[in-house]
Amino acid sequence: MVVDQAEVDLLFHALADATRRDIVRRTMDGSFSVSTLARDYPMSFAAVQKHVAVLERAGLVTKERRGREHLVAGNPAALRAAHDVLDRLELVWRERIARMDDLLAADTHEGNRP
Amino acid sequence: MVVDQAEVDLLFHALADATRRDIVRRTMDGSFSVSTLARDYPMSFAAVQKHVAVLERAGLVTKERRGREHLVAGNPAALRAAHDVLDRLELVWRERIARMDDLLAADTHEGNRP
DNA sequence: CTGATCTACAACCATACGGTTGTATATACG
DNA sequence: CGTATATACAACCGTATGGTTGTAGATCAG
Repeated sequence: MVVDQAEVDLLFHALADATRRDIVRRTMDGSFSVSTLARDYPMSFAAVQKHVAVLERAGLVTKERRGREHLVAGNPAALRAAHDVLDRLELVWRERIARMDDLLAADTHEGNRP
Repeated sequence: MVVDQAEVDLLFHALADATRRDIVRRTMDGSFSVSTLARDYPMSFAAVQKHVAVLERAGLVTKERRGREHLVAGNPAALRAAHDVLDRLELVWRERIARMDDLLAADTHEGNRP
């Protein structure tokens, strides 16, 4: 499951803004119209609209039209994808620690054998 | 353990670039001088220097001077912090699913009691 | 139909970003 | 010493970002 670097760029870029993270948090708990979301932020409707567009481009939310309003819903899979990228970065570190542990264990072993 | 939103912004912004993510990955496995890192990317030394500065500002790497070269080392704690932010976003979703499960279970329960 | 609401989109603006080149400083080597 | 290496930093440039306002198209209520 190799992820395209450009998509990861979009993912993390989308998460690098407090307003957008808040929108993600809220939409993970259900669907909200863009104007409902916009009401809670100290900026224009158009600005929130742009934030939603950034989140949509990153795959973090999806929009579904219902009547005249567009419901924004969070996409847990995208969050999981970001998670996985971080896991792979951490993995390198974990493996390094494991190797160090192995070396220490080997040393101890040799130390026990005179 | 409340994290400052501005710091989280820096964290995710730093991770929103493939070159920077690669530097993080490499430095999680040990220390590298800036020029050693720079050799592997198709850009100037100064550009890589800037990337390292962004990572440092986000706390993802630390620099330690050794002689004339500055060794860049990854900081697993920052990676963990990013992880935790994602966990909290996911948590909302998990709780929602749990609530839905509870409702379903309650329905089933009532259905079993005539 | 009229009016109010929700959304989309364009134009604009200030600032930040990612890259470049050039210059300066500290350290190692011979 | 002089020279090469490693880094830092400033200035510059094109483009993207995050915000604004304004205009226009759908849709619902009366």
